[in-house]
Amino acid sequence: MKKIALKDIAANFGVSISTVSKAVNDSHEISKELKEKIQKYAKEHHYRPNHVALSLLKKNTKTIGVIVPNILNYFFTLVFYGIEKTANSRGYSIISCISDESYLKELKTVELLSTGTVEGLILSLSEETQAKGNVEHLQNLIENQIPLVMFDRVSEEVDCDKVVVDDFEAGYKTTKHLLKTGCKRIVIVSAIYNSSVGKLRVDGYKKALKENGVEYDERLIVEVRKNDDLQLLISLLLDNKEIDAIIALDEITAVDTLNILKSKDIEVPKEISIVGFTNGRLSKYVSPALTMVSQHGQYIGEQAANILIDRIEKEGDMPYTTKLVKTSLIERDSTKKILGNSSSY
Amino acid sequence: MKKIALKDIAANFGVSISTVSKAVNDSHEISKELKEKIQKYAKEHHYRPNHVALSLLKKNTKTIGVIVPNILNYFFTLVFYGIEKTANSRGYSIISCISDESYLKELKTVELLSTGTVEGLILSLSEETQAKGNVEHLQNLIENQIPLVMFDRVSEEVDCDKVVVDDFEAGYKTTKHLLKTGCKRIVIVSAIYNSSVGKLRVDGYKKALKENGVEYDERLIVEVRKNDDLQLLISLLLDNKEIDAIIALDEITAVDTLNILKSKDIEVPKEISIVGFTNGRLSKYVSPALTMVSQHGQYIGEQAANILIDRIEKEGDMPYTTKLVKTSLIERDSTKKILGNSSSY
DNA sequence: AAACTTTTCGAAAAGGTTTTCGTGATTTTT
DNA sequence: AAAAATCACGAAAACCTTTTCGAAAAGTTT
Repeated sequence: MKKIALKDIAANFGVSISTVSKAVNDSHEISKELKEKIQKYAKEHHYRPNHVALSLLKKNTKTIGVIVPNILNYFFTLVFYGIEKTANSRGYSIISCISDESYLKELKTVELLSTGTVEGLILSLSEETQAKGNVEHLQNLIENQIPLVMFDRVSEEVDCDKVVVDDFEAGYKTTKHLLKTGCKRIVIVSAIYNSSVGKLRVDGYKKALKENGVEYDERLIVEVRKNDDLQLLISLLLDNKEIDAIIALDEITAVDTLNILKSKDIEVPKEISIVGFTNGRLSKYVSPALTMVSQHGQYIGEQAANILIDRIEKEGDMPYTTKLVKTSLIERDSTKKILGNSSSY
Repeated sequence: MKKIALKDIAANFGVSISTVSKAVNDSHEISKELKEKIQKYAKEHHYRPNHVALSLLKKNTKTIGVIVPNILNYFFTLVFYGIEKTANSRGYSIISCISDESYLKELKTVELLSTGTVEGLILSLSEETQAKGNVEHLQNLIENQIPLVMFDRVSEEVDCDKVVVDDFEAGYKTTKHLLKTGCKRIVIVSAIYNSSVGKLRVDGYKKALKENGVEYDERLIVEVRKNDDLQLLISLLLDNKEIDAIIALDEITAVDTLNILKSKDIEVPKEISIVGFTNGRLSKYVSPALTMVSQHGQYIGEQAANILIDRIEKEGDMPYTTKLVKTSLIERDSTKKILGNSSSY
């Protein structure tokens, strides 16, 4: 039983295609008897209108594209989940691509999808794209009137809707919290030295230091590259700088750091506090459980999908918006408690 | 600058659509001068052939559908990653859906995609579908000649290609390993009481016990339901049954179990060994690091994608195959070492 | 100069669907 | 009985593209 089309049903009953189309759509224009015959036949043969033909006709595919740099990163998984959930509830399918942090794959995918396949695109920049700063492919998208929502790793140079974590505030808030618990020499360990995200967090960090009269020391910002030995970097750090807190800009680095400190018999948080970014699956289960900054990935995905679909469906052009999503500090056992009044901030 | 079609270019130059089509495709049928003019104009206006129209014409969408029950589960994320990677390298896009363990969503998605959108489908059954045992929607797929590859959570009643973990062997191998390290009273903690997967692992477990002359005790198989208190279950277990090993059928349960034992000051693995299924991101980072069964999720995804695309592209019908993927036991510190000769098995 | 070949382009079909409009045929109204 | 309205269906366009075939024009060979 091959896939069946209106044509086939029409041939079977010796009627026209239009008649069959109307019959299966239960139009009043077709007589009751004929409709029933055709509908019965259609059901028996599992007739379903061809989606591609419909897309071409209606000029909408009810599909949106999603490009994430790395699905194995829990944050992106969460965002993806959020996107899928709300897109689906609003009647859209999603066609998804993993750029794998590669500029070329991102480019190819954008080009592929911008040919009528999807009605809009949700994207977070690949690492390589961020490093290169080449966003022409996205600007073309805008020129071609294809709605685009960027999230998390966004570019100033692309004029579109954006959903970003308030990383500046997160850096500020986290640092302030550590200062309040009595820490003064706070290290930032970053594996995302290229990203806007990383820079914002450091800026927030600086602001908090300044506000509290702590001098900024460049040497406390350490950048971990792909094949660097974290163990070595941390050892060097511990040697002379008398640090009392470490902020890790991703979860794995946070956990690795914790394990390195433990292996050196450094007590956490008594001697050194640790805060990590991205509240993933690890932090809760290590001991001591890590205090983390949650970025609300699923919520970000939901927002991005809603904004995109709104733009797809609304007539006329609304101004582009940038949605700042605040982070939450999830206190666990790798940081000291704030004494006295528990003022919220 | 709206999206531009061949028609628009044709109108601009006062030539026919066919001519423009040939020109942009660099056909020898068109004179050099005209081709250059048209190509220049096309490039300037970012012309790209409409993918939907092409799909309709060529009767192929170069798209496959992927339905996973739960993307937040690391195993499925890995499979998904594997699928995306190989599908992409073979020129296919993937349209992905998360059934969220719901029968209805799985059904709706299958129906939606089986209307010409995708050329084939890769699917792992939702929990609810497995519990209900209702796989009619998948049988319809086969009837309609739409290639289907099921993985991990498969159904006997659906005649299609399959890629499954050798869960029987995994249960057998794991149990045998524990027995060799001297354990005798081995508990299985399962949160997937409905799945074929869970049953197979228990069967393998039984076989290993039998082979080694250890009596099977039904009370050592504990099923954890959604709102059950694992802490309580484990406490009850510890009370009278003198257990010396626990096999947890998912990673979270393994880590939770570890933490519960630690909170009771039970030494792992000295007093009780732990082995978990699914080698995810947690196991490596807890202490002691957990011995886990790796299912090679990415590999499974790659296999599934290759099998599907092979079937899509090959003419004629090949017989359906079921690919059994063996697991690997990744020994860490939550199990005792085997003394003497390190025989592989 | 006639016959043939090559060049250059257009018409039309095909893919599947919906929808508008038209046309007979039947039924209802005057 | 004539006029009007309703009914039941078909033809054709539209969505966009590629490709086959046909044809006119230009060029080349005898």
